[in-house]
Amino acid sequence: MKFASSYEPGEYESDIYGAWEASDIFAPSTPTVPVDNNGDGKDDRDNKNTYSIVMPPPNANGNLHIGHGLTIALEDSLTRYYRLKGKSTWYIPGADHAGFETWVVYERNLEKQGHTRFEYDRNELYARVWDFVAEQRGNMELQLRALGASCSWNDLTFTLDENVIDRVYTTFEKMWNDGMIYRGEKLVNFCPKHQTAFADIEVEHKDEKGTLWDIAYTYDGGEIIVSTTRPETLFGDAAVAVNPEDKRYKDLIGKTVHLPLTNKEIPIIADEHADPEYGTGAVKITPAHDFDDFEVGERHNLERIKVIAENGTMVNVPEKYYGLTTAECRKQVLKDLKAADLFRGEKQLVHSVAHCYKCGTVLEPMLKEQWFVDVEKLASVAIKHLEKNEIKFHPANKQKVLINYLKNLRDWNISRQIPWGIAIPMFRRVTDAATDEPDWIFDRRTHLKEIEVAGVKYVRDEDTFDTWFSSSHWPIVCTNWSKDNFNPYYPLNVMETGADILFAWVARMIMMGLYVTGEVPFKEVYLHGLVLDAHGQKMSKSKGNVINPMDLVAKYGSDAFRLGILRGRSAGMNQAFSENSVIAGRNLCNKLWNISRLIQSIVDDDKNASSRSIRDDGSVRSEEPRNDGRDEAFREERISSSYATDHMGEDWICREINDCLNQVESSMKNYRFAEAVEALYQTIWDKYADWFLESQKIFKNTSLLKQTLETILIALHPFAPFVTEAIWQNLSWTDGFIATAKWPNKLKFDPISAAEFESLISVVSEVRGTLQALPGTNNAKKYSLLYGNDSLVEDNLLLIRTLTKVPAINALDGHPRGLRLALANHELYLDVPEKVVTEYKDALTEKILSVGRELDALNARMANPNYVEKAPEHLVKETKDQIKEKESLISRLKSQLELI
RNA sequence: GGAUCCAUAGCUCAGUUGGCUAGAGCGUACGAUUCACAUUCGUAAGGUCGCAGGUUCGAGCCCUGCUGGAUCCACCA
Repeated sequence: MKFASSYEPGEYESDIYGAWEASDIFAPSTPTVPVDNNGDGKDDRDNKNTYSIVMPPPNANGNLHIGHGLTIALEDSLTRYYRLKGKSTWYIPGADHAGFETWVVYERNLEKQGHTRFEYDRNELYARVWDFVAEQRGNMELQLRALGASCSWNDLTFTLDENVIDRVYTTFEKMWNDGMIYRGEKLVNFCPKHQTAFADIEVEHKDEKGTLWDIAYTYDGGEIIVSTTRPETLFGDAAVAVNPEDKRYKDLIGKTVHLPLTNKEIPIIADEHADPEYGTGAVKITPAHDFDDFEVGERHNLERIKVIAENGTMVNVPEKYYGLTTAECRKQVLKDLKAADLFRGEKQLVHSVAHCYKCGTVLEPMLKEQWFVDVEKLASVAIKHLEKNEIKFHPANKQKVLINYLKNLRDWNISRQIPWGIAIPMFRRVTDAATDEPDWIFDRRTHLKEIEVAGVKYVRDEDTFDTWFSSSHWPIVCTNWSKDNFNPYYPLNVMETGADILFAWVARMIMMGLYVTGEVPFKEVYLHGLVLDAHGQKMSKSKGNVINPMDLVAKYGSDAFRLGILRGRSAGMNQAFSENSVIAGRNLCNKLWNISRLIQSIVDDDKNASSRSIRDDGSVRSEEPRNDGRDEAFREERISSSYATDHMGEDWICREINDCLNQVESSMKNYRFAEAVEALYQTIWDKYADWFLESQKIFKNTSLLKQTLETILIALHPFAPFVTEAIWQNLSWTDGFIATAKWPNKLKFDPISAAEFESLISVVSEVRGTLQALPGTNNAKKYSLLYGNDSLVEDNLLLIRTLTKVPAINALDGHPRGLRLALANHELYLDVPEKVVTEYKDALTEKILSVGRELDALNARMANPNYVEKAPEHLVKETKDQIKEKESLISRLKSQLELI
C-alpha cells in the first residue's frame, strides 16, 4: 500500500524537490539567450509563450522571514500556474549582498572581536565581508527550496555578480555622459555611528519630545529673539531670517546682529521660510546643519559653516567648545548664554527627529560631497509611461500614489561610505599639478586604488553605491537584457514585492528600466502588505510575536504554510496571520491525500473485479453510455471524452469542477490568490469529498474518478505543490511530474442531470436537518422515510439511504403519516410517531412564521409598481416564481400543523 | 498640512460594473462514528454590514458629511 493513512509532509517534501531539481524542470523551455536557428540574423525565440518573474533577492546571509514566505507563496503559485498553462516560465532567484544590512552585522562582529573598520583598508574589508557572506550563504537558498519555489537555480543572480556590476557601471557611465550625475556638497542624512550617509527614503522619522530655547541676538539698541531646538549649532549661523511680511521686524531687515558667544556679526534677511506665527517669528539660519536652512542659504548666498564633524564632535568653533560632542556642547552653550544674560526662556515641544533605521542613532544633517543623480528627467519619463497605464497595479490605487511620489522626488544621493558594496567607478585627479584635465573621470578599473590616464594620476573615490541604485537594474540584469537582442522575457510579466518598498525599489526600477531599455521593466505590479500576527499587531523581536515560516513548514508542511498564508489575504493590505490557517491548510492536504487513497483503492479493486459495477437497483451497469432520449449532440460529446457519466452525481461534479476551474482561472488573472484557494478548498472538500465521493461509494465510475482526481490535483498544484506531486507519484496510472502536467480541460457533462443532483442534495439536507431538529438523539437510525409519487427519490433509494443513514425508505401505502418535509416539489414523510410530531409542533410553527416573513417581503416587492416596471424582467419573473413556491410550501406546512 | 486605505458574525477576512434570504475559515453548541480521513462526518446558533443623510424600483457596494483606526509623503526654528 503506497498510501499511508495520513499525509506526512516531512517524508516527501525534500525528496520531491530533489527530484524536480534533478530533472531540471524549472528551467524555461524557451531559451533565455538569443537563438538564431535559420541564420537570418534574427532571434528566433517565441515571444508569445513566455512568463517571467524575478524574485526580490533575499539577503544572502540571512534567514527567510514571514514576508519572504508570503512572497514565495505568491510568486511560486503564479509561476507554477503559468507553467501548467503551458508557458515557458522563468522564475529567477536572487540573493542580495544587502549592503548596509550586512555591513552592520559584520561591523558588529568586528567590534565583538575588539577590532574596528579603521584598521583595514577598503579592499581588505571588502574581501573579509565577501568571505563572511560566503560562509553564511546557502542557508537562504535551502529555505527557498523548502518553500517549494520553482525557480531556475542556474540563473540565480547575486547582486555583486560581475554582470550586475558591469550593467550598473554602463548605466552610470551613460548618466555621467548625459550630465545626470553630479557631485555636490549638499546636506545628507548622516549616521555618526555607522559613518555613512543615507538617502531620504532610508530615514526613519520619529516624534520626540524636545525643548525650544529662546536666545537673544543683540544689535545696537535692541535684540532679536530667535527660537531653536539646537543651540549648539549657533556657531554655524550665517544669518537670522524673518518673514518679509512680518511688520515687527520690517525695519531690521538688512541690519546685522551680534552672534552670541562669538565676535561675529551676521545679517538679518527676509525669507518666506520664517513663519511669523511660529516662536518669535525670527529664525537662525545654519546652512551646514539643517535642510531648510541649506535652501535659505542657497537663496541668499550664505556661507556654509560646518561646525559638527562626521564623528559628531564640534569643529570650527571657539576653542572652549572644540571637540565636545553635540550634547556636551549644547549644555555648555546654554550655560554660557545664561551667564551672558542672553537666554530668554524655554518651552517643551514634540517634533519629529530623523533616526538611523538600523541603530536608532539620531541622524545629523551633514554637509558632504556626494554623488547625486538628477532625477528630474528619470521621474518625468516614468510619470509619462505610468499615466499611459503601461503598468497595471494591484492594488490599483498604488499607481496614483506612485505618480504622486515621482512628482515630488528630490535628487538621489547614491554615495555610501560603506566598503561592502559596488565601488563607485569615479577617480579624482590628484590635486597639486596645475592642469586642464577634469577633476573627476569615469573608469571601470575599480579594483585599483589609483590609475593613470594621459600621464595624470587619479585616485578612486572610496564610496560605494546605494544598493537601490544597483537593484533598480534587477529586471534588466536578471533577464540578461541587452540592447542588441530582442528578449522575450523582458519586460517581466509581473513584479511581486512588498508594498513598503514601492518607492525605494519599484519606482527606481521603473525609472531605470525606462532609462536603460526604453521600456517599462514589468507589465504588472503586485504589492503585498505586511503579515501581521494573529491579533493584527506588527511582528517585532521586541514584542516577541515573530513567526518563523520555517517552524511552520517543519510542523505542518510546506503546502500547509503556503495555503495558510494565502488565505484571507488581498493585495496591498496588512493582514493578520495565525497558525490556525496553516492548520486548515494541513487538513486540506490530508483530506486530498485520503481522497486519493480511496480512489486508488477503488481503481485497484476495479482491476481485479469486473469493470461493471452494481447499480442501485441491483442490475449491472452498462458499459455503453446511456441513451435516454436526450440531445444526441451531447451524447456525441460525451463519448469523445475518456469517461462516460452514468449518474447525475457524476454530471454534477463535472459541472462543479468546471466552475471551480473557471474561478481559479479568473482569480489568477486578477491576482486574487485567496479566492482561488477558497474555490479549490470548497470544491475539493464540500463537493468532491462530501457529496461526489460519498455517492461513488455506490456507483464507482473508475474512469471518471481518475479524470476528476487528476483535474483537482493539477488545479491545486500551484498552491500546494508537494502534496499534489506526492499523490501523483503514488497513483498507479499517472506519468511524469504533476509540476509539468497540462492544465486540465473542462469536463463534459449533462447539465440537466447535474441540476437534478442539486435537488437530491436539498432532499438529503432537509432530511438531515429535520432529523436533528426532532427531539431525542440518534433519530437517523430510528425513523424511516416514506415517499409518495416522487421519481427522484424512487430512483435513488440506496443513495439517499446511505447519505441520510435512515434505516429504510418505503413507498407510501395509503394515507400520509408522520411528518411531512418542508420541500417544495417533493412528497416526503419521516415516519415518526404522533407524539414526536406533536413535540415538533413549535419548530413547525416557527418554520411557518419564517417562511411567511419571506413571503411578505417578496409580496411587498411585487406590490411596488416601480419594481415591476423598472427591474430587469428575469428578476421579476424570479420573484413571481418564488412567491408561488413559498405559498405552496406554507400551505403544506399549515396542513401538516392542522393534522397535529 | 497633503495623500491613500480600512471599519461586515466572538476572531481573521470574502463580498469585482448596485439585484433575490449578506458568505467562508477558525471558534462555539448539539449530535454521529469500526473499515479514505478524529487532520473525520452531520446539524445549528451567531450580523439593524461604524454613524447620519442622499441618489435609486432596489444600497454592504454609488454620493456627501461625521466618528474611529492604519499607512505614506511633507513640515515641525
